[in-house]
Amino acid sequence: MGYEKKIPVDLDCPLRLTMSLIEAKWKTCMLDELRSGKAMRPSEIHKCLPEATPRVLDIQLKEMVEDGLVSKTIYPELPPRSEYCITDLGKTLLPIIDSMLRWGEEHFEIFERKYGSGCQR
Amino acid sequence: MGYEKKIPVDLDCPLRLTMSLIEAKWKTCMLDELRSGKAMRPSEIHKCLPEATPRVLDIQLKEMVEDGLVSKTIYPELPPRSEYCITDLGKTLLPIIDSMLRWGEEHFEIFERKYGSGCQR
DNA sequence: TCATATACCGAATAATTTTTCGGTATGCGG
DNA sequence: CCGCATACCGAAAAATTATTCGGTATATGA
Repeated sequence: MGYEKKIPVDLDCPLRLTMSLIEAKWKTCMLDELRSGKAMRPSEIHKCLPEATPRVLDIQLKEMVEDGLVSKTIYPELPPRSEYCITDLGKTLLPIIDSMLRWGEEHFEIFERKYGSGCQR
Repeated sequence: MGYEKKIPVDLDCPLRLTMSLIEAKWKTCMLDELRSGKAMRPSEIHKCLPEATPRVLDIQLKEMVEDGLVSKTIYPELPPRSEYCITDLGKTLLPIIDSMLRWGEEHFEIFERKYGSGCQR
């Protein structure tokens, strides 16, 4: 009897499914950086998101490649070079990301209410 | 020298800010259940989301109350009764949730690609 | 009297996610 | 030859989230 792959039952919900693809800490930010369609090298992406460690970007990019949201091209050069590019499927997430971006801009006061306004920005 | 409240620097990004409010496992689902504006008791909410433990719904509802996304009314009765209701601020998140819901419905095949299709639904 | 239902909370445990650190490999500039 | 930059990966540690379990309290109905 073959091994039956179990799916986490809670993903049997369109909302949870969508969330599961983008809820990692930096995925939406990376998709936003890649939105223009221009290919980007990992080091470039990291420059745009300096708060993130390169390791976590690496891991989350890999997951997004597996999910088909991003494509990866490896150039057999030395020093190594690779590029990531948002896919057509990934682009279908951009409206969601747009609305989250706009919401965050319009409701920044929540941020201040939660953490005080004498903040180190 | 007073104690300076530190904000997580990465929330200095509208996208991360929005995500931080909704990325907990069941928040979007609960907001979706509450979308009509009808007040709901915790036990009712749990009936709609049976995969979740009551404890985690309780914790995440409390956070959403703190963030102003949901309001809570306690009726001083016995056995205890309380009701949660989406706020105007919470309703401003519904377009985002709508688009995530639609995306999940339209891309269910990802779910099958990831976990196989002989699934126990 | 006793189990049931209600909402909620604390604490321990488990699971998941992120960080940190060290290592692979090699071409280039000093 | 040395150090730097590049991309990446494994493994341990830390941090965050979720689960499990037990307990509060009291009205209701069997």
